[in-house]
Amino acid sequence: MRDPEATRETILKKSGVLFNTQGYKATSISQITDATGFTKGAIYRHFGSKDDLEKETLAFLSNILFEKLRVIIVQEKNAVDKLRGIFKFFESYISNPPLKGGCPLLNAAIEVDDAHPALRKEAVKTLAVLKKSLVTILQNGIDHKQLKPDTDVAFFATLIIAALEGGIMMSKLEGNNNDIRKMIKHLNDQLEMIML
Amino acid sequence: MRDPEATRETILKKSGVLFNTQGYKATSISQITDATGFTKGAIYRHFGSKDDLEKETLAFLSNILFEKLRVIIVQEKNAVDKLRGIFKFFESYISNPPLKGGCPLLNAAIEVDDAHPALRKEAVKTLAVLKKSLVTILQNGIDHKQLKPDTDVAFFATLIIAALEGGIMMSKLEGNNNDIRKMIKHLNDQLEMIML
DNA sequence: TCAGATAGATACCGATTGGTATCTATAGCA
DNA sequence: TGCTATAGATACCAATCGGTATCTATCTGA
Repeated sequence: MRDPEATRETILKKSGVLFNTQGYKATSISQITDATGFTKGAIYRHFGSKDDLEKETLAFLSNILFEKLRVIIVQEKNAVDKLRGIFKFFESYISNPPLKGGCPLLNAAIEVDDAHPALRKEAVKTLAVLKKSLVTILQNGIDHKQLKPDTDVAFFATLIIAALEGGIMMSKLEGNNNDIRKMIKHLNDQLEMIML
Repeated sequence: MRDPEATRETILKKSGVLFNTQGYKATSISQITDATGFTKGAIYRHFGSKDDLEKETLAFLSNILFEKLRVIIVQEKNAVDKLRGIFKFFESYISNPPLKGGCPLLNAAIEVDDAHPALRKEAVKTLAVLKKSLVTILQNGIDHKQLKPDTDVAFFATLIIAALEGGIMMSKLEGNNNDIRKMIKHLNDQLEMIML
């Protein structure tokens, strides 16, 4: 009944919840052993160090979200609907969180400083991937005559991320959906303005 | 040469840097004793517990920023210039941070969960004060015929905070001013649109 | 079937955690 | 000047930290 692959995934899943809710440095290995039912021996067999586990967990969490986003992006036909779908997805962040603890990118970005180079690098990478995905969708929208050709795609991608992350922060702190909803409405309004 | 008031302030100042850069839970009392030169005895004389110190430090940091904002708000004559001044102030957050470690509200908001009720309450309070200040400026702008009377002040206040905090998060992670600048430009553009 | 490899448990390490009891030295007041 | 209150230092506490060495049990391939 031993399944190392499943063990690894269990550790990543449970660590994901703990790191994403309590913070990376504030979560101890013992909490992870309690949550998983595995011992330190098991954890340190699969991961070289706590830093290593933190980094891999962030990648794991990011991947979950990117997968969910990918489903939305693929199922919507045009750039405008893809973007609207992405906006809508983020509304669930408070009422029905896809991940406990909110956005892993936001959480990691705030926690990392110069003392956490590995985690920082992973967070920078995640942000870059997210930005690039949005830029690609926007550029496709321009290429397919759905969006105005003079649209500043880099700016719009930044606006989307900043508005959503800022909205998530506020809504999560206040414990209601009001602020994230306002930001999603704003993004939809801004999208209207660059539509052809 | 004993000055308990100064000791208290030294502890708050040094704790402020450590909490705001490394996080609250990730900062130990020993780091604070090292940074201040005082011993645990001194710290626990002035603060009941680490939780208490965390809460008081967040209030201390927020106060520093509100003081700086107040200067800007007072010296500018009308609502539009007050808002422009506030936007500009936030650009310094990355290149010349008024506080090491970025925005204390953002940092605390991300770190708190149900396990940190005291710190959470203080963060909620800070966000409420910030929101109210912006709403007041916007409403004054309407009353003095500088802003359109149908302006949604609550929405605009939320937009300002979310855009700035989101921009700070991105710029701090990427290590440059590009994203926060984009958000400030967006806010100035949006401000143009509600001006009379 | 059995040997080697590996997954995971156990037991331990020194260092550090938040916190406290106690002691000393200084400050302000009579 | 001397008494008292208090600021701050010292020394300690049990618990926990991240990490590792070792051992056992299970799995896999010959």
